[in-house]
Amino acid sequence: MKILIADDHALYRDGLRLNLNNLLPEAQILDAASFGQAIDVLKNNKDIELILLDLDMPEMSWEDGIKNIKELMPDLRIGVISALEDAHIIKKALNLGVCCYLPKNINTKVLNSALCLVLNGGTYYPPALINQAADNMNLANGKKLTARQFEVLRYLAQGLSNKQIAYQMSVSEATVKLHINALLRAMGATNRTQAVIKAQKMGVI
Amino acid sequence: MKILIADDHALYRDGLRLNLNNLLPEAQILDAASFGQAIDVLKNNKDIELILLDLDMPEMSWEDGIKNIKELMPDLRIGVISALEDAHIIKKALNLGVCCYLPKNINTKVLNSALCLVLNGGTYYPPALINQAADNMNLANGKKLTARQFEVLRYLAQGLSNKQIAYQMSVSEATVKLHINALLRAMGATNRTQAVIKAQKMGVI
DNA sequence: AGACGGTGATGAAAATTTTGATTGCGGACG
DNA sequence: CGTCCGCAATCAAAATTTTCATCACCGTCT
Repeated sequence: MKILIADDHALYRDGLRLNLNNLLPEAQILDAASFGQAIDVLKNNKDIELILLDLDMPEMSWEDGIKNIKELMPDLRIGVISALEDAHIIKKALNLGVCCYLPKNINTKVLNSALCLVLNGGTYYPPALINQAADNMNLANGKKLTARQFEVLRYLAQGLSNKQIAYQMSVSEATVKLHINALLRAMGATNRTQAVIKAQKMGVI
Repeated sequence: MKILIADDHALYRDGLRLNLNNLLPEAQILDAASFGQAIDVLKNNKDIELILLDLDMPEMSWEDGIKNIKELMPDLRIGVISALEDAHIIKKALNLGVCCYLPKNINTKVLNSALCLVLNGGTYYPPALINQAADNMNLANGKKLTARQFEVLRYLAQGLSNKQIAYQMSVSEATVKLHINALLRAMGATNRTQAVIKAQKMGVI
């Protein structure tokens, strides 16, 4: 497995590389110090499966960076590891399709669990972010979605099936169904498509 | 049944009223000459079931007019009868939730068929508009949606079930299923929610 | 003018898969 | 103790897929 680390701080890259070598001894770790460099590396290594990306790097905005990477390799999984923790930025990154957002000050244990999840095709977002987004939904009768329900809603908004959502969240399909049932009722929707449309109209996804 | 005609041309209102009286002898027809007047009439007649609305009227923009009416009576069915035939305007009106768009120069026979449809809870849009919108979708491999498939897609985008779409389009559920199967395949989607999301990303709904 | 083929729309049926609703249970946490 | 999350099971409904059929329309060919 090939992984690319993109961060402009050499020492941080070294630390993350060491960490990854422990988690995946057989993985090949490449690195880049800027968006431009990352794109060059990707051009020359089409078999890279995951990029771990800082947002605060030179040569272009992080949004353009992500868009250019997506354009170059639409199926590449992009994980963000960033000191930027502004909720607006995180939300924007999620909407651009990154599969995880890891704050740089995350503790190593949580980091490793999140990395394992992501390395196995899953996703990770900081719980505080999910909680806040769920809280931002104005539902009738004072109803609220829990963080997990909101996560499921975000997957529904990508058109995933219950099976696919279960896989992404590493839970059983039965659990996903319970979350879906609950969020449909809270949102006053009768099916998943309606729930997604309502959430879009509320501006939460 | 109560119907409100909103048009600033008195003679047009008279003509439409006569026409409606023929179609529905027992209906009660009210009228208004502006958006403001229409809103006043609606406030005083909560049992109005359908409003037939010109877009080019005084006192506010047609968009604000529709939004204000929707706010006042969310379940009221709004039909547009307008000389404005710009595709952009028609699309905007549809997206604001009007249930039909009738050009003023429509021939009386087609008008009456369309009115019958709408009076029975259905919807009507000029075929040329639907064809154009369908053609605007950039699908892979030169694929295109037919006008009917696109109509079904628009209903999917409102979160309707197959049964509900069949009812709206006055066709059988079997027919709807066929259209859905065809549009899913043309769009490369595996389920209706994905199809809606893809269409949204293409900017066609 | 008529035949023919292709396309789109309609309708039906059947099978399979997915979804949604409901109920019950156990553990963790505040 | 209540809520949330996880899991399972059952059932009904809906969705998806596939196949078959008919009809109308249009363009092409004879």
